Amino acid sequence: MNDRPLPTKDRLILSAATLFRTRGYHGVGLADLLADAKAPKGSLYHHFPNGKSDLAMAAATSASDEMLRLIAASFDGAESFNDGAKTLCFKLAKLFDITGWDTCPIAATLFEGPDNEDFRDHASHIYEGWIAEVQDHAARLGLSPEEAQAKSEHLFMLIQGGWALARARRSSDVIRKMTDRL
Amino acid sequence: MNDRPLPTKDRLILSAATLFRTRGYHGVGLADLLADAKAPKGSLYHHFPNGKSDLAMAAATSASDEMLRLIAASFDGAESFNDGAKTLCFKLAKLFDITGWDTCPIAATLFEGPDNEDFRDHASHIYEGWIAEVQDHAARLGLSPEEAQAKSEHLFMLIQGGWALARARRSSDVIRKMTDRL
DNA sequence: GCAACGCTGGACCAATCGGTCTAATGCTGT
DNA sequence: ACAGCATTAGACCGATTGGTCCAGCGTTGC
Repeated sequence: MNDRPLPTKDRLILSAATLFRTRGYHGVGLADLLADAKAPKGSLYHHFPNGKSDLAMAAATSASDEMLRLIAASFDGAESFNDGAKTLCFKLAKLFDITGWDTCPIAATLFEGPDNEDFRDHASHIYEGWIAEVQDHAARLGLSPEEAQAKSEHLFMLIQGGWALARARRSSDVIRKMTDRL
Repeated sequence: MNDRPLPTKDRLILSAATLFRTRGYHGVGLADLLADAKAPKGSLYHHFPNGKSDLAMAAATSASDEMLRLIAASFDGAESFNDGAKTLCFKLAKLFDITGWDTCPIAATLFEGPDNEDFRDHASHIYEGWIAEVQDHAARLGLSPEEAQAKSEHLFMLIQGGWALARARRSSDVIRKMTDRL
């Protein structure tokens, strides 16, 4: 599935991010993972000594970074909070159409994983990172600290829930229509 | 875990609903399931000829029914849409505290399951059922059809997303605070 | 040229997976 | 009491799971 030139470690992370996102942590076996990344088992345990769980952590981080880039790209040229929020929603709707009806990568990878403390902490940390990123932009665009926090959390919840509904409907319309209610 | 007097079939559904909700479809093995329900394997395949997947469907339906009852109970005595929505949020926050940081039972059971068409359809059907139930109450409370639909979808997304954030934070506060923004 | 080392390839493992099958055990109506 | 059917109990199965281990490959520095 992925380009051969990429280093093995990156191929593993990329495959893991994709597969976990679509089928959840427990839904993906090492066999699927290694076939998709075109890597042998030895490489996995060389780069990720703790195997599947280490890889899941890395995949979640990678997915989170992509999300942070998307947030930055949406708010950087924005003239108001609502402006940036709308752009973000449209970008996410497009992403939804491309990747196709997957879950939130963090939830699929970390929440469905072993009910490990590390997993939950990492997921929490990533979510707070997204909210903090939006919050910073909100503050920069003139909102009071309280307003900034409330609005970023609100946006997070709407997107998270909208994504779930969009998945059930196999249509990104709700994510786009969401912008009317901001 | 469950009361012995309950018939085996019901015990199976109850255990399945609980376990799938907390650890996801693939995260639960038949062994865990049968141990929790105190039922032998033969009973499972007698009541649910297709095994795990049949049971997951039934568990999702059961969880959905509970949700529908919760919605009805919240809106029945409500004097306005926002009134009912607030009550629902408070009830859900309490439920969240009791059950403790689980995912949406439908998502955990059906979305993480085999990427079967039946599973996705059932999940979609259940979600639309929740929205339709809220929508009916909204219409009854005087909202126009368009407003009723928009507001019920909006509420669904907020709750779904709020639940996810609450889970990451291990705190139902966001669900309660959500009511300020309706 | 050669030693050292990062990395790969895959054979192998015990444990667990979901599922099948059959014998025994209720419980029912007659 | 007996027949007939619904349910239970669990031994058993092949496939797959995540994980270990080591021999060999290829590149690098000397």
